[in-house]
Amino acid sequence: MDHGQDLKSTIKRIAVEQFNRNGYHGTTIRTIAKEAECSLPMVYYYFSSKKDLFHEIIRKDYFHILDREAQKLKTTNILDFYTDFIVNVMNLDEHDRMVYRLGVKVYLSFDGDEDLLAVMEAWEASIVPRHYQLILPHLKDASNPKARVRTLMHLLENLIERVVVKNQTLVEQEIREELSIVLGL
Amino acid sequence: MDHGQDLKSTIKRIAVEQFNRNGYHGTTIRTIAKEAECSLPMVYYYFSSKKDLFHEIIRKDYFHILDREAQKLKTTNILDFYTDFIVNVMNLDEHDRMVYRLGVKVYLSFDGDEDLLAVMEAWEASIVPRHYQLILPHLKDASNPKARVRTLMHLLENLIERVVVKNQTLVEQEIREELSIVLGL
DNA sequence: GTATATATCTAACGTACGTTAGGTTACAAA
DNA sequence: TTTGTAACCTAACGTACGTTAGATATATAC
Repeated sequence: MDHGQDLKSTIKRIAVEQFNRNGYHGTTIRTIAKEAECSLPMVYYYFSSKKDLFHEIIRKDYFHILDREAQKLKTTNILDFYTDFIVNVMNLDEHDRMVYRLGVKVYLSFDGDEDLLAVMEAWEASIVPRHYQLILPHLKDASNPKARVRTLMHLLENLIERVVVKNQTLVEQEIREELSIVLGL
Repeated sequence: MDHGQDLKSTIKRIAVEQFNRNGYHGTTIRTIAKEAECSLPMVYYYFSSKKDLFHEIIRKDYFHILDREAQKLKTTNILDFYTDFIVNVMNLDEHDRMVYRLGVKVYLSFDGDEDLLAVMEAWEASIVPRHYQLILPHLKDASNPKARVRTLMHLLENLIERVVVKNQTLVEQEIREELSIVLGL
């Protein structure tokens, strides 16, 4: 009971860093243990396998971030809503951005397995109709509203990727301009 | 001299498939050799190392596809120009799409090393001003033309990713709609 | 017919991997 | 004071990795 859960979260924190830097196959239990300053079997004391460690990061931490960020937002103005979303993601601390990046990597099937991908695609399938419901009412007088929603989702995906994957810093005003163009506001 | 360069390109073809499916670290010389139906050292006969094999795929084949696709396009109409670009990428054969996907993976720093990434960023830095030169003259009467170019590049990046990374089939008319919204045409 | 070069192989090197067996502390409960 | 258990360790297992040494076959050149 020296450290207890302390060490578990240290291990996970280091694992996130290494999975990010070197990918799943490029990361080894040994280097995780070394950087976490514990012995190798301690990783197995807290996680049943390497795969389990990776899965816990995605299934728990990644989706926790998604849920948390979704609940932060107020639906007053549609343009503010999506601008805030991107800005909030940009303001995540470094660790959460790394978890997010790992999630995107799995989403693009660049890492992880079919199980994790299936979870993500189910999540996406549940969220897409919500975007339509949310946006369409605001687009009554714009042309081709469905294509605008589609374009918006594509743009958002790219902006998220720039922020969490390529670590770019975007300017709020520029984000707002781009969303505004797509929404036709 | 049984097969000669034949085997070299077979090895590279198989390598592209496996690097795509399992990533750089998840791919082994042994499984490449097995699937190429040759012995393990034959891979080293044609490529000096695993890293060299990966580098040749990106530096030669990926950039060859980029150049080829760029030269295919006619600059008559700006909307056709970018629509054709996406449609052409969608119509690449499976192997070329896999090479493209590998390139995107490197571009997102999900695989490869700093050397390869530097080459890509140099390429991107050279291409971005060309987009501005190409598009801006067509946007004289649209509002906020610079933001439109930026948005267009973000949208294009996402569409490319959907096609080559997520293997989605997009409908030409829908692509055109999205580009048209962003360009304000 | 011998020499040369290309294309292929079997076998092994040293290293590192994921994982586990089995032991040692330290502290709390009985 | 013994017992139990949570938190940690060293050491090793079997496997697989990237890479290389060294031999063989085949075909062309002289």
